[in-house]
Amino acid sequence: MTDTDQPVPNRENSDKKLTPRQQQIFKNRQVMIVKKASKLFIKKGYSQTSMRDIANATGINLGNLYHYISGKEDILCIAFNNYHNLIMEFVIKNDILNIKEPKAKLKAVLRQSLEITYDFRNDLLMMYRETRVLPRKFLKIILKKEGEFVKLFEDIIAKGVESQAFKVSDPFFAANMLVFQISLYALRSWNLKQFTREEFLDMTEETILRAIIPDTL
Amino acid sequence: MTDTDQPVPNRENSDKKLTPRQQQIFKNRQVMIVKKASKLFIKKGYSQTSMRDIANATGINLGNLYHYISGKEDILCIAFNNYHNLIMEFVIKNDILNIKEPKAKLKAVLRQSLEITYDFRNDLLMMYRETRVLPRKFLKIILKKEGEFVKLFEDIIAKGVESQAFKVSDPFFAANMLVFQISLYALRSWNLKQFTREEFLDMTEETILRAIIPDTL
DNA sequence: ACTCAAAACAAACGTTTGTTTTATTATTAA
DNA sequence: TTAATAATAAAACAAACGTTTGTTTTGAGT
Repeated sequence: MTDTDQPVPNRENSDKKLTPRQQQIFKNRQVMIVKKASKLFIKKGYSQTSMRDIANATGINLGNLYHYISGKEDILCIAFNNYHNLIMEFVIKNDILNIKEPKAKLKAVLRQSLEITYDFRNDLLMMYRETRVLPRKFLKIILKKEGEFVKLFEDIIAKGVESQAFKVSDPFFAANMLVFQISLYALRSWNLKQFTREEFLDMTEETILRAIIPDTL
Repeated sequence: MTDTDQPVPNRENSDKKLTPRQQQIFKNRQVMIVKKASKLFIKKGYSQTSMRDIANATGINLGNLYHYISGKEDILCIAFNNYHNLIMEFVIKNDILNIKEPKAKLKAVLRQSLEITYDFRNDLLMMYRETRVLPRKFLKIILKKEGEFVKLFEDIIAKGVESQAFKVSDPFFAANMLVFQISLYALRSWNLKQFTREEFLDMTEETILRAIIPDTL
């Protein structure tokens, strides 16, 4: 569904003569930086996180940070990319997509998406909040990936409508609403802490399905 | 339902001897500042909007801004307050709340909330994005108001469940999901521009109601 | 005409920002 | 070993930030 991983646009692929070992170290450091920085972005927000904060958190010297990333925006771009690859892979990797029966298929994909989104709620919240900071070129890539995620559900729903297993007035709208509902906890956890993870997932799944599958009482 | 308008905490009520006319001018200026600043916050984000930007947009001298507001955060607080008062008043002012029949009541309140939220989508988006910047003390006030908005729907749903007009597993959860669904367009308009306002409102209303009212096919 | 406080203004304050540079030390490859 | 490379710490950089200052202009009340 997705073509080969597109490189983050900002990065200058400075692949000068590096031994494999060096490349490995370089990559590991970069991953570490992005991971720690993401945590800070989640906790304090992108603008409120300084490069000096990131240097402290990673233990890497401020000036030396710029050997691994080309700038602050770069870190955010990579973080967005990582998360989106993650969620798409998780959902797609299992053969759920080959399930024939519409209801079972929808339920399976939905449940998996719900669980992942719940566990990565902080990352998702950051993405909703900080999208504005992304460079234009990179924003397009992210929105395209998001569109593919919606399309995944749209297709499932459309097929189900054909076979009269589902009933919705517009599969594209239904898919958008569904994807949005999936992110309920990420965006409103402050008002939903009273539920356990399983309680919450069950109720959310039920509510979402009732809008698509008839006779779901 | 809400007590008398709470003053924004940051503001020092410098009600020294001012003629009514002067007070009027002062208030008008303040409203104007908040309005223009909100537009900037919506367009560029709070952190990315400088006091100099606001000075330019309002035509008020940078230093002089501080005669009307006590700081940048103050503007954001007032903006949050204004929006929340607005949406709560709009929803409550009409006597919809006195409708007896659960379905009709839910539909009426829901429709009105949907329309307002659609029209103020930009403000709502800003609130979701910039909540983090709010001072703790003020955040509590806002969350309380939000809670009241959810409670409004929770009560309606709970009553409907009693009379078996509605069927949901948990009225509190249902109300939260409903309020969240209302903000669909605000948070995902970039993927929903193909629909007209009325198309969108109709579909959203239908989808929301199907999760609450049985036999809504 | 005089008074005085509010309003307006430009300039500057002190910080913090992202980023670059420098000089020194440690690590690694040939 | 030796020469290149990477890592460190510290300082420097220009730009931008929110806020305050000192001074001037304005306008209504006496």
